[in-house]
Amino acid sequence: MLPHCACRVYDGGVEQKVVRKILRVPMSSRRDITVEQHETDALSGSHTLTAVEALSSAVRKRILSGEFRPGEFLRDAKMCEEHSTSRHTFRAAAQALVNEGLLRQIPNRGFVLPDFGPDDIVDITRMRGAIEGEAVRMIVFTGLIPQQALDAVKVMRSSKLSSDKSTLVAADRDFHRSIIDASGSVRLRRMYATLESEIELLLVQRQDFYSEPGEMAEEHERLINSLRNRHYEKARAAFQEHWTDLQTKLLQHTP
Amino acid sequence: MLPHCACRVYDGGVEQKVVRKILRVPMSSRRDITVEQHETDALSGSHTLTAVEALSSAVRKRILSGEFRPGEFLRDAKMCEEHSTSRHTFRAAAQALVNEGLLRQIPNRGFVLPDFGPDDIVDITRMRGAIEGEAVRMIVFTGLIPQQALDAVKVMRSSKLSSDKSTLVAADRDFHRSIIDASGSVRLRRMYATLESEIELLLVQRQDFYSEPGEMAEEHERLINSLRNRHYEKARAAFQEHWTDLQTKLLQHTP
DNA sequence: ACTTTTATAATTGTTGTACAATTCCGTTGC
DNA sequence: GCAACGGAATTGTACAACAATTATAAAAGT
Repeated sequence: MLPHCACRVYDGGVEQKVVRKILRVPMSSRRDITVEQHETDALSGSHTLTAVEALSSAVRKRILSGEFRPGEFLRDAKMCEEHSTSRHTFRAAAQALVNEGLLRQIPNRGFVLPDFGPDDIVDITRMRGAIEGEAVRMIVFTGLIPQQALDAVKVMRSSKLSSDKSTLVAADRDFHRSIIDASGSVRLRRMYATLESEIELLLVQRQDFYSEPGEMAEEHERLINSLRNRHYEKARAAFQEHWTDLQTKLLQHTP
Repeated sequence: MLPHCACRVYDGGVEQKVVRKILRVPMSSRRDITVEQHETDALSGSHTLTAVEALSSAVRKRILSGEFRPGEFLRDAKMCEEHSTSRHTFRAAAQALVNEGLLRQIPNRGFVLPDFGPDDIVDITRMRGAIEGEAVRMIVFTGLIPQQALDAVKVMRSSKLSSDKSTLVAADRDFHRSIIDASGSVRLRRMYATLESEIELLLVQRQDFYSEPGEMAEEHERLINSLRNRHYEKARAAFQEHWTDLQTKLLQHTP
């Protein structure tokens, strides 16, 4: 094991007095500021990374890269060594991923990669309908189409068939995430985040198939148009079809 | 600090060989059985309690009893002493409660009771509409009204005004929880669980007001009837009114 | 040969302790 | 009054140890 300080993850830890200077804020009121600040960015996450947060991000990446097979256990001895952290930190990080749906915890057996069955695919799609459907309702109500969604479609449209698949994956993710963000609901966003993770893991486990760029762009343009028309039932139906399409594809790819 | 063994929470830990005998299962296939079993009851929670689970339950109770004020910090030194556990265990338990919405974690400041503002009340209500609305859709579709919901209404109906308030609170909770359960979606249930916690905490923080039993029974009977008619839009509207009523009451009680 | 028992090893869950980093809080100085 | 300083309190992390459970493999029984 490395010496004490080499393991530390803290890097940009700003000292208190410096912060005080930067913010130009009197001593007395500083406490309230930090509280408020942290309460707001509890989800936007702009504070200096905790070791647990850094680790859970790292493990999340490994999981979503498809490094582990469904049903595989994440042995904490191995994990701790690979990320050079303590077991407690790993367990905290893993627990966070459990709440995200990327891991399951089995008492006395450890953390294991979920093995999604057809039921899960249906369940996730249904859940997505409830969550994203609410966001769609809000957008239809306000009439404000998020710029990021339009940008994502542009990316799809300008992508060649030969272009990197990850670009398309990211565009699709950005599109739907912007729909959720537009709802302005922190809880909607939080809940969708877990769904998004699960869906991404599903795609990875199921060989990450994706439609051809042109088709994909067309499909999402249709969704945008359904939002523009500001008719909730129709918009909802359009999105529903989109979700169900994915569900069908996923179910067909079931081993 | 108490001696080692006095702190242990393990109590009903069944020995492996005994289990094997009870289940009458050959050695070779046992592994698969436990895995499946745990995968299914990951949410129903029928395994022997972990120290972390026991602790988080205990702390959840304390929080929902209104013992702590909004904005109050749960100092881990105090908590560990009061529950005679290690700091690691407390932190794991607290993190679980963070994911449930009953606590917030502020880096380097600890775990704090959330202080819900009007925005949160609106957000929670909206979220509830999305989640419970989906369950309502499913019930309308299948036409199966959960027995527990009917039982809960009976309890409300037979309650006197003088009866214990907690009975009514429980009945209301059971009613809505059974609606969710009837959807048969594990994810819907998991997400509703956090909402339920937040709502319960809100009610506690806002003095736990509740309607008069008769009125409450009537209101829920109306909901049941809307489900019986099997018209989604109307049922959804009925439930929406119910949720909005609560929202209004909560907003009025804002300090 | 197949299952059951037994013993042993590997892994998880929990605790205690130590320490670095950060935040809190009272004091001093201006 | 407000800013800067310094010690005390608190959190975050690491390391080590051990109890409890599970996994694995060898021995025994049928």
